[in-house]
Amino acid sequence: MNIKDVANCAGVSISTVSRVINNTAKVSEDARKRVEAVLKETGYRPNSLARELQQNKTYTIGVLICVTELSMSSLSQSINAITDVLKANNYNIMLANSRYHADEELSIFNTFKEKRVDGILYFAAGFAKKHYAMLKNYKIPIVMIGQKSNYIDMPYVIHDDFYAAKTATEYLIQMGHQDIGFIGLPDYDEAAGLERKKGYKLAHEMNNIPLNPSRMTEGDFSIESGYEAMKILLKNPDDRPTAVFATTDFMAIGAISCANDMGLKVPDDISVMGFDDVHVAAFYQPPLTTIHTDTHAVGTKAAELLLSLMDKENPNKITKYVASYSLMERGSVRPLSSI
Amino acid sequence: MNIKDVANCAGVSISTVSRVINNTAKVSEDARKRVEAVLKETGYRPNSLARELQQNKTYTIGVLICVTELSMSSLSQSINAITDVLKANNYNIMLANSRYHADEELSIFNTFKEKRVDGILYFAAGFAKKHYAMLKNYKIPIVMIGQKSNYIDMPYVIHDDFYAAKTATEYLIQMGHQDIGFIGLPDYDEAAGLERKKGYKLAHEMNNIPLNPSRMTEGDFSIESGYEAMKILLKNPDDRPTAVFATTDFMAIGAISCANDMGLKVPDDISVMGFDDVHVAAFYQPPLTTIHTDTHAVGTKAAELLLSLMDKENPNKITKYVASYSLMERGSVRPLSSI
DNA sequence: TTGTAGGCGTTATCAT
DNA sequence: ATGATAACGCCTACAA
Repeated sequence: MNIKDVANCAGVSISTVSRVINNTAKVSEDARKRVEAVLKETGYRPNSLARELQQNKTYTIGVLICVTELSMSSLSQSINAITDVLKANNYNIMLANSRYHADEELSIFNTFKEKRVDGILYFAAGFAKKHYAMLKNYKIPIVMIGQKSNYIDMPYVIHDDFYAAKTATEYLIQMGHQDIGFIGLPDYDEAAGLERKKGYKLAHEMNNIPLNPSRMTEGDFSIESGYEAMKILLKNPDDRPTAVFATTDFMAIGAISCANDMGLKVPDDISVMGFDDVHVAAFYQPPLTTIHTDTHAVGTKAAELLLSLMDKENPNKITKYVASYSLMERGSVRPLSSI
Repeated sequence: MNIKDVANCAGVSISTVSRVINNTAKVSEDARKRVEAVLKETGYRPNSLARELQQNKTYTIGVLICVTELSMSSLSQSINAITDVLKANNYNIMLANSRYHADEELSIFNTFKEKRVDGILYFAAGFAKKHYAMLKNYKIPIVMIGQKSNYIDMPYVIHDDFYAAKTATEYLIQMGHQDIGFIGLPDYDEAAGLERKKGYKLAHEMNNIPLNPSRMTEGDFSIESGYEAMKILLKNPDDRPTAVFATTDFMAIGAISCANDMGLKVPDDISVMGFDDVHVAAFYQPPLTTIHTDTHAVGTKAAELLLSLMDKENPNKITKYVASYSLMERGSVRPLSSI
């Protein structure tokens, strides 16, 4: 069933059918009625491929994420926001997940190019030279989310992971903690891994607290990994940190769970600070003290930014946006009484 | 930049270029080299739209979800599994969210048709007559996930929400509870809403426990809604249930949080049972006793089923799959000592 | 107001 | 082994 069939059934030319469908020109009442009748009866839907091919516009946005477990990340909220903005502007979403594999990512960028998506929302994590070679001549508008690139100037929407992590660490210091364990993420995740680690380090430096490498552990976003990292930090009963900064709430939850299993109460025996402010954070026992990041705003801004980038009529474009964050004081951190 | 340009640059015909790209026929060593050089140099990527138009096949699967908040649902894991299976088979994903609006859903089905997706994964929730009218002549293969339809025979992959909820309720009864509060979901969500409620009711009936309407409340998936529902159930200090069955873990978490705020310990003062076994469940305080559903398997099965449905060579098709579930005894339910 | 015909970028079918 | 050419289904001048 194509436009030609519809035209035949209605006894008009394909142009007339097209005009009825797209309201692109005057059509006589009589012809319009006949066409609409056929349309209704047959349930005909125009073939987007043909239309998009001829108009060179797909009304599709590629969304590239790179996570191992969607439910373990705070992406869901951003994606939710994105679907809203794009839907409101009649765009569709093509979703792809690279799972942290750089090669996979490049292949996805190729697919997006072949599919002729109109724009790309790129939840980056680890922007390598490989990417640079591929993307420097990439014609499709891209907005990076969650990370900026040192190799290439590209519009982005990010959290201030560095300062937020510094703020979190300084908060612990202000609360009297000098021996602060760290549960980080691999460096190949530049934002959540590298930047937050840097923030932790700088806070120490600026407060003249020497960094203790044995206090720095690493997880992989999962609750379990937070649990295991905490195990290491608590291994020696005579030499334990008084506080722990876990760079994601889920790892913080794992850490607290581990502390409990080892007979330690949070925050009485040890303080734990998270990062993200996921939904459960406020309802955990104890309620998690954490950094609240505005993931919803990030999704919304990124989608809006991309849309404006794609709009050739509009030359004034904001191309960088850093989302706000705030520290949520709840129940998992307590001041260290200086004895 | 199109295939013609490449042909010109390489000094061959477009047919030859096509043959090189698709490895579809013999090409002389000489010509192949020249074409490949141009391909590499220009970074040319064939236009999928043109190819798909001509082959009438898009290698794209539409995934339709209907949630208000992606992060509050257990969908993420299924989607993760789906992306894996489809990626392994070279399919792309077009993601759309109806947010429980039936009209929106119909519009999405139309979009999928226009976009000529090869198949659809449909996370249904509330299949209405409207849908029936639209889908009975819908030519694209669809697999429903999480719900089956009473109106139309359609392949599906589901959890056994009814029996699982019955099992959960009966477990509470076996533990000596006779007064069991209920935090459900709206009936328009047939699986998570209606079916789980039915299971709760049947368990009562079969154990000759009268149903108390004032014990039945309703949430909306969110933690907050679980908290509010629990508030109602605990309103009267002289008339409280001894256990509560919350039909999602997140609502259970909200409920426990509320109990804590009202000075009640779980499970000592009141037992709480969840449903889903989300990641945090095992690490909550207390660890949640809940129904574990195999969301990953559901995603995998659904994708595989759809793929086999789309394969016209293969006539033997399984079209229904009910995923396994299990009861996870953890720490939020305790036996009621019969005094 | 309506219809004809060319073109969007491919692949596939023919000849050569 | 290679190249011309007709589809695929639509939109859009242009002509009538």
